Amino acid sequence: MSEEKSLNFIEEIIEADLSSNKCASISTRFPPEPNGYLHIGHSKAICLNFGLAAKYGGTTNLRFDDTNPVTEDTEYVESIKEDIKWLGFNWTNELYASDYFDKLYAFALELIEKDLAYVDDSSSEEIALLKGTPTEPGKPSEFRSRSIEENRTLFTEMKNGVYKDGEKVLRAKIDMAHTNMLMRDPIIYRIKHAHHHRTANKWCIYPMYDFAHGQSDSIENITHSICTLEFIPHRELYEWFIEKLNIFPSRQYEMARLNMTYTVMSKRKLLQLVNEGYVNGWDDPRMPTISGFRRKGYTPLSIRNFCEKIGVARRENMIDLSLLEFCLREDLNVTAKRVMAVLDPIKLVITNYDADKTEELIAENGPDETMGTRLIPFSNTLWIEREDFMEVPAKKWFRLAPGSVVRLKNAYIVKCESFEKNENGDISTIYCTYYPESKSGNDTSGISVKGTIHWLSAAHAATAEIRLYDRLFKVENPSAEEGDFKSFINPDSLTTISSAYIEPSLVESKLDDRFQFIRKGYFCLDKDSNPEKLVFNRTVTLKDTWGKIAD
RNA sequence: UGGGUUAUUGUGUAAAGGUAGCACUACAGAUUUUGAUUCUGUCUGUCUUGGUUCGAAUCCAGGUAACCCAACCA
Repeated sequence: MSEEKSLNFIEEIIEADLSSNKCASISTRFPPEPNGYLHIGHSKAICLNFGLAAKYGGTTNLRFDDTNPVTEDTEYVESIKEDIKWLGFNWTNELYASDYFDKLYAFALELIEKDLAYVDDSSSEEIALLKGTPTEPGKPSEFRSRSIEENRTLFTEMKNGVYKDGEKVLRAKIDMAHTNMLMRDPIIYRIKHAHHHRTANKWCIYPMYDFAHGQSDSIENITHSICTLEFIPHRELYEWFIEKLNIFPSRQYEMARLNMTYTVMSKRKLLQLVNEGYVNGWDDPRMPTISGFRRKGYTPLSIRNFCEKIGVARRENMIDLSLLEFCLREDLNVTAKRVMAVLDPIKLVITNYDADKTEELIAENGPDETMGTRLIPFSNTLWIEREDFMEVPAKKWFRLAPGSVVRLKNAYIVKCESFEKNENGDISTIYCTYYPESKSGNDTSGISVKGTIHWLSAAHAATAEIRLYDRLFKVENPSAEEGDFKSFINPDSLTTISSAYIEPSLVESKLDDRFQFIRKGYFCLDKDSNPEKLVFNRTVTLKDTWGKIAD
């Protein structure tokens, strides 16, 4: 039974265009500005653009929208390329809006010759003033009626560096009374004596977004140019330039951007978090950046599945973080190697197990048998999780308590006989007896237990630093709250355990390995690790039904 | 108070005039050597008021609400 999956509105447009022969094949593009790191919102656009081309047999260009030299940098270009590749996509061409500066300059000249552009000497304040407001029409600048010759001369001089920043701009001549503010003679070129990351000092005039984006799409024969809702008003201008320049008719389609609970998505806010030290860089595992998710241990597949599940539509949305986490666990559950680690240790001594004895016990690496098994050392002195013992057991408690029995995962069933407290009243040691015939794999004891807990042999365990991450913000939508969004940062977004116990096999971990620390969550090695000190990041917790009951 | 866009369960997203479906979340139960996974089940929805129609989430008219637009940013 193959169930017909419904199309999103862009797929419907594409299928209509293809079947009506409006276009023979499709071309999309992903057009980031290299002024910051990519975040999970960008991955929606990436998956959509690349996914559409893959589905319909088209091409996808990676085009850097680098028309503003003062904010852009090659550091960002490199990170963006790395992130897209990591997500699993390959672009057809790597291009830059700056590749088209000569063509765009010629386009501007063409508009001047058609008397559709003019040089304005007004200051930005004067231009803003004459622009009017959404409810009042604008008024023409005194420079609007300059002759074509004069405009040509002045624009050439602008390009040749005769004028200082802000002294002159080139504007399209459209309609100062238009209801769309963007059509009120928009600025299309401005003077910036700035170093550009690719063209260096060749240019001192740079095209604005509106004069670069549509024409770049057109130059590349992009058929479906997908952007977010806030660009709806730009579409009219986008089409105006294409029409007046009589170039390939790319078409713009808008979709809602991704918003997610418990985080912020604007580059401005993310930059603040980095610059003001609320996080440790763009790839801090608490950041919603692709590099942050990668470092935290997310898999490319989980993010692609997430982008598939959230859909594409034109209404504002706020996606539950739990959907992303569901996609993550869904992937990790079948791929992560199962190992044991004790984050908050308490000593357990098995009084009837020979103190000099060590056994190698068999443990499965994962739920799938093809993942194989490994041997783990067992002895009479173990570390177990402090939270797995209760002096006075709660209702429905089926872990360790005085007189109760539990199974040690992959080992024996033990019975708690007694315990000791230290001078602070904290439990320091638990004493148990074990049932030799209850050995994992060939249990003939006939004892049934409700609880199974993880453990580590104290003599054999290695140590590591473990970083536990929680949501970055305390509130679902920090941007919508009154006041500074930074005041809603979760103070417990990072908990560092400087010395936790891990099973010996983990000392050989590699950066790409994914683990489930049994009963504790999914973890991965952090790049801060070195031969002296291993560092693990918690990628995501396991679902915790007991935690809810206990509350 | 100009223009544009949108409104389906707690959250997403389908239904192209004909059974309001799917996923996440939440809750309940079964299985479990991870209180995980897996399996089974349950709950809640068409912004509003009218109209057209045998029949409206869908078409029409009027409200309402949210978001976007007045950078030499993208």
